Amino acid sequence: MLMRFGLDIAPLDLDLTLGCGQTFRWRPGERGSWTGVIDDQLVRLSAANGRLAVEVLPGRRDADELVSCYLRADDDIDRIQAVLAKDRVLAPGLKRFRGLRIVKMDEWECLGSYILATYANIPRITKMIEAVSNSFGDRIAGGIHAFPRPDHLARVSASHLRRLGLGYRADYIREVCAYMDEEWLGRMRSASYEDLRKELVALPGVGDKVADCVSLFGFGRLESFPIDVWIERALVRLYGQKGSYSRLRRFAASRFGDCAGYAQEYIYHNERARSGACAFLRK
DNA sequence: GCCCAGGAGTGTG
DNA sequence: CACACTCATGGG
Repeated sequence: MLMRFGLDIAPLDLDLTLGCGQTFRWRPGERGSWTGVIDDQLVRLSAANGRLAVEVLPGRRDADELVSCYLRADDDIDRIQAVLAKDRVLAPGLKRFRGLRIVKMDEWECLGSYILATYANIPRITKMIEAVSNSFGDRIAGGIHAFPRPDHLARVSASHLRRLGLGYRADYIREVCAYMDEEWLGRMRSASYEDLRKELVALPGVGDKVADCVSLFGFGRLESFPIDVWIERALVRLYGQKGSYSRLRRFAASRFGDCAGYAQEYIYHNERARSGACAFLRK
């Protein structure tokens, strides 16, 4: 049963939020709409006279909360922007990113997705996630499938996963699948950011960067600051900062505090826009 | 063909 | 701590 409803989530820019690399399952449609998967639901989002128009299939009782939570409707964007406006480097470009929301993905889907994301570009990551979902995820509607559950994926052979184009990531994700369970996930949800991070880094195929992405987009820790090649370049260019991951991480923590996650996204999108890496930012 | 990618693991100095 | 090397492969 298709559900339709409206939400008041402002400010919100769907292109910035869904289009360039936080999450990999959204596709742009007509008139600025986006279609994607949240957990076990197919969702279409579009802006309609000041509100967010939502369509959900197959639809479930708490669909409105599902979408609100995913887009972090409760984040105080004004406060975050005010905090980051004190940074002389970030201040001039801040308003442009007001509608960018950090998403809150399912924890396992985020972890699995970012293990696949290592040393690949966004088009390829999108393709890998599509392939494992279509092959091993529960069917939602039409040809759309949820991200596969870990217990299911753990039973798939490594060679099968390699055939889907995962390369060396196939072994990592299988090992992590076998380790996943609700007890661990529950413990991590209530852990401190530093403890969560340590546990994540201990997983095979998870290093500093993936652990920070999963902390941020999966477990909702806004103090997390993932450093990939784009951020590394930007920190040199904007702040003259370079060095090891842990050194750059400390710099970000002291400079951006509990808004580090949003600062990271602003810097990431700005850096990619400069080089024309993301079509939605070129306008 | 070339270069790069939301890197991680391992070994060495 | 810093490097150096390997891993596997598609996209631009």
